[in-house]
Amino acid sequence: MAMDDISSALDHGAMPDEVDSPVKFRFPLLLRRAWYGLNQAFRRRIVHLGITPDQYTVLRNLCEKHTDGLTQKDLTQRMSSDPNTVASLLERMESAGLLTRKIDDQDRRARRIMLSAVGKKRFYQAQAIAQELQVEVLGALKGGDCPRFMHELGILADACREAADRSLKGTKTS
Amino acid sequence: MAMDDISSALDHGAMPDEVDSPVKFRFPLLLRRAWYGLNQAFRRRIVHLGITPDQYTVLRNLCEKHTDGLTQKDLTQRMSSDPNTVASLLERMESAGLLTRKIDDQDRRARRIMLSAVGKKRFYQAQAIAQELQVEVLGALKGGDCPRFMHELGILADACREAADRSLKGTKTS
DNA sequence: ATCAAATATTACCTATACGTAATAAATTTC
DNA sequence: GAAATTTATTACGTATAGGTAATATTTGAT
Repeated sequence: MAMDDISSALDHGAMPDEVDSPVKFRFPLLLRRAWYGLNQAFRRRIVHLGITPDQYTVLRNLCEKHTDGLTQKDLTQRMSSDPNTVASLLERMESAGLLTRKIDDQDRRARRIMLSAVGKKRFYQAQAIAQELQVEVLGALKGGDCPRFMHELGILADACREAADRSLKGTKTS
Repeated sequence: MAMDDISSALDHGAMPDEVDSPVKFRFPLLLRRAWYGLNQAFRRRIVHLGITPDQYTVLRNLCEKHTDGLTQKDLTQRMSSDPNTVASLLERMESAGLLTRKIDDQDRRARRIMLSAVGKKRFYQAQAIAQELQVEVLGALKGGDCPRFMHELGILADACREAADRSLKGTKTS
């Protein structure tokens, strides 16, 4: 099956190495595998808390901003997410009693999200699990490599976001 | 807002550095940002072809195996995906005329997936766009860093998958 | 050969991701 | 200061992620 991966990369003649390298080194494939793997691992480990990985992300953002809460727009940006997704996510979390939503005093279009006591408790429970998982996963990397790797991943993450933004208005790189 | 990121990381006292480092260096956040950004960029660039990023992944896997096609299980593994997801994905793609599904001769439980002419054409159209995008994104990294980075990402991706598999049977790292 | 265990897929369910359009409130413009 | 524009959110639709259970087959043990 390793043979499979290699040979499968050789069947289109004239492409630049960066994009037609063996499967093991293709950025989108590795990213997908890492993201889905990490997500699935975390989902399975916190299912008993009654929350999902995305809900944890909301809780974390709210806990880190223990000031006056956040608006949905704030959350959308912090989560690299979408207003629609965040809206329905928060709706479910409100029903579950993890948070409350009230009209913002300054801007009555916006809704200010506030963590509930239950939400805060669930967050701390899940955070311990999240940290265990991170230690486990990052342990696969040699210690010294980690900071540099994260720095580079950050650069690529920004490049991806920018590519997405560029792709909105008829750009298309042409 | 950069200030925000830094300060927000400092509000829980006694946690190991690897997991409570500034937002800019947290693995799950960066991974999420990169994955969603890349996906969104690609989705926006191929929407005119009538396919989605995941459908492209299917087409690519089928094109790389131009032998006798693949079963749904094969595809599931190659895409780091799930049988349920793959089933409905293929259902839509079959309706769209991108591929055909027929009962496998050797194993009548399995379905063998074959690319159609339209599917192959769409793949090559999308592949050109995918390669442009990759060059664009990977260009953000200094040339020499790329292979090492991909190697490390591969290690982490494997670690994530293994963590997910471990998390299935009551393990939980304890 | 026959029955039990393993396996590929489907059916059904909930949670996202994200596009488009509608709504309502804030901001800008003339 | 009312009208046009921008902006935060909701409503609705399609695609994907993935859990559980049912179905059909194949494999393995007796």
